[in-house]
Amino acid sequence: MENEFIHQEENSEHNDLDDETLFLVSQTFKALSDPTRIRILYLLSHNEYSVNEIAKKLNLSQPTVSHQLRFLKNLRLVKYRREGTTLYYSHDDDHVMHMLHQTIEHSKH
Amino acid sequence: MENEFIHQEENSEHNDLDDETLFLVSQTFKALSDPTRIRILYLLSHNEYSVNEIAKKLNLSQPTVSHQLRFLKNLRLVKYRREGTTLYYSHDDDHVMHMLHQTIEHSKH
DNA sequence: TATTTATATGAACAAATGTTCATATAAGAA
DNA sequence: TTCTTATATGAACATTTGTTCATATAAATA
Repeated sequence: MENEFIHQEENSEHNDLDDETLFLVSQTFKALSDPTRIRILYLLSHNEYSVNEIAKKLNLSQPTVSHQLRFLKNLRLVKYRREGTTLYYSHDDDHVMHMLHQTIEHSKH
Repeated sequence: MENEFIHQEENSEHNDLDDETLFLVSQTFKALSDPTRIRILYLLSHNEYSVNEIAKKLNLSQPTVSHQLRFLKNLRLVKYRREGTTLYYSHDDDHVMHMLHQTIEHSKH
């Protein structure tokens, strides 16, 4: 009979991920898994826009855009600059934006 | 007063995505947004494994693995070959696997 | 055919998610 | 200060999601 007390780690190779990496990776892809967030990021890939501009361009309500921008901001995928009362958002993660564009191109074929 | 009947498309540049592309892109990233699916894909990036092998290696129930494999199979991210009653699953989308590895490396720093 | 092994399936449930609505905050203008 | 404009916030709600449990299917073998 085999030793039933062998821990998984002792027995296995490098084929599982640690919790922290797993969380970060899943969060990153989760940001890109929602159509609204994809549209916002794609819009911001071309230019910076205020919250209201984003809402109008994409036919979304202001609170929806604001909520999603907060989500993206928490993951540092977007940033903003203030001009009076207006906040201009822009993208802030080249790696993620590159993956987004890659996948869009990939999906069109 | 401005013409209120101008359609959005006529007025806008190439800054929004069509529904089909949007759906495909979001589905692709959704596949990579769940820790369980990430672990399965990462495991399969090293080798092919049967359903039960995956369940044991990752400490998951057999139905959980089966459900998630069906999800990944529908998106053509994995494939399988049969050997008797055993199904050996392997990855089937180099672009997605490359993004996964990229993001894992990116997250470790 | 009956049994065993491997996998798939579907209902049920809890948890997470995304939008809406109402309202709060913040900054500039009157 | 009051009003207006731009944005953020939070509760409520419906929908989606992932797991579990029980069971079905499928192939091999006795």
